[in-house]
Amino acid sequence: MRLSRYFLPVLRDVPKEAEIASHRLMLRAGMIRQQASGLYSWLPMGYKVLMKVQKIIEEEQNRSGAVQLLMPTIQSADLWRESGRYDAYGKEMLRIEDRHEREFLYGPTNEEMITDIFRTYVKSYKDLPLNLYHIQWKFRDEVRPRFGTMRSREFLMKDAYSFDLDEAAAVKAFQRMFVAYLRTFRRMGLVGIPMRADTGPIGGDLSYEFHVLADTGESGVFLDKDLLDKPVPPADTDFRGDLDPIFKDWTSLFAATDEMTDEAAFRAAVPEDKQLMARGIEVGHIFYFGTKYSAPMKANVTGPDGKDITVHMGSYGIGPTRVVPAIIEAMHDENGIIWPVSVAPFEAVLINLKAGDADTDAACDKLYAELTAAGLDMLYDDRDQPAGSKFATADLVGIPYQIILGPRGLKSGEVEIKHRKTGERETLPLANAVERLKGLIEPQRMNDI
RNA sequence: CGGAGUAUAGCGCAGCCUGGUAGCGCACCUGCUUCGGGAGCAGGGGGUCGAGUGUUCGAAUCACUCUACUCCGACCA
Repeated sequence: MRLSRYFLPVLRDVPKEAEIASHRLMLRAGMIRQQASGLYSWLPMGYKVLMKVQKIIEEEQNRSGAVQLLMPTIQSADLWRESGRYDAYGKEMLRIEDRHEREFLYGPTNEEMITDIFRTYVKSYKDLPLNLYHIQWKFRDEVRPRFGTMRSREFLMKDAYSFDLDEAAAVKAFQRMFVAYLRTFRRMGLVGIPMRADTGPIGGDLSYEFHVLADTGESGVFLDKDLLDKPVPPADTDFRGDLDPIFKDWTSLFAATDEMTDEAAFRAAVPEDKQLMARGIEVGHIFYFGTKYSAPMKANVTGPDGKDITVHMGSYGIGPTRVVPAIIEAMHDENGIIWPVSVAPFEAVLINLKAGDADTDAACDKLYAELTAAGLDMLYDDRDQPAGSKFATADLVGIPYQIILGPRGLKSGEVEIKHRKTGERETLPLANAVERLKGLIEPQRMNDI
């Protein structure tokens, strides 16, 4: 993508409403624009990151055996009356009336709707286990939206719903999502730490939140440091096999939010040199809640003995529109964002130091074509701007690698590659640039870790 | 929902107290010179001063009402 033809409205000044780093940087890097309290447009650069995050989530959901579909944002109130939540949900739910004065709502979650779909089509125990998920916009009329898209009213959520014959099978479904989540966050360059959690208003028995450590996190968390370095289950993990050892391995180490434990309990349970008290951003939440919705909504299947069985359900959420700022909170410096390659809006930016100079333009155009042909997701800064301005923009928006070419390098046949994360620079022959950059980037895509 | 605050050009701000031609920096446009860390000079464009009502010869400025947004506290992917 040629930057001169792209839409990247970076800001030099910091908008005053932004309090935390990720919000400031998302505004400055031209990723989002606030349209009203808790409502955001995703500008091209931001949207591109969001789509990469979404793609990783989809790949890992699919890998674990979940099946993607798409449900509408607007739901009928009648469905929510069946579960009793229409009245229970309160003001957080945005209620809407259509022209015929029928009652609707903008979905804050989809348990009722997915249960309705399930009960309509699935009639036999032979069709289980089943896990259906979608990625769709949700609306929760938060009392106080804040921190940009970290806590917005309209937000994107991946929500998966599992259906099983009994609790033992449902726990297996829960563990599949548990493993999928470990891999999902890792692939985004994050350490997503599972923590025992309160089941809250959704109710149920078994619940883990996944947290990313960041100073600006909204939750206080207590954990065993060993969790930070734990390798996640590999891509060839057998999701149809027994995941209990993995689950036990991860959950045997202490990790809980301050809602579930206190410092004294933590101190007593964890050796002193392993204790870590920090703050965390909740980026995912998984629940097992049994027959809470299936019973009132009559989601039954026929068992082997011909009798009805009420299915056991779980729900599993990740908020991509929260994950994006969480990644920024975890990875930035005073110059801007530092994207991991796997979710970076572009993998590298080619900086033409003297746009308008015929020789430099020709060399850069050629290099850009070669880099693109090599399968790299490239941004090409071909604007007629001072070098310093281009470097500052590249640093701010956080592209992992800058490949820098100007008249000086052209004369000596050399280009420079700057690593955004470390600040390290290397000079190499122009002819080697494509292979070198490919070699740096490809292993970091983490498609099959 | 309680408490505090803000609203003037795309962004950041001054002007308001003490009413009298709406300003600064960045960004934008034109020209020339620059060109390896947010360039320089010269010229230029852009505003219902959040909205309404009132006071006044005259309101960004004073008064009242409303709205939007932000921050601090209890809930949530």
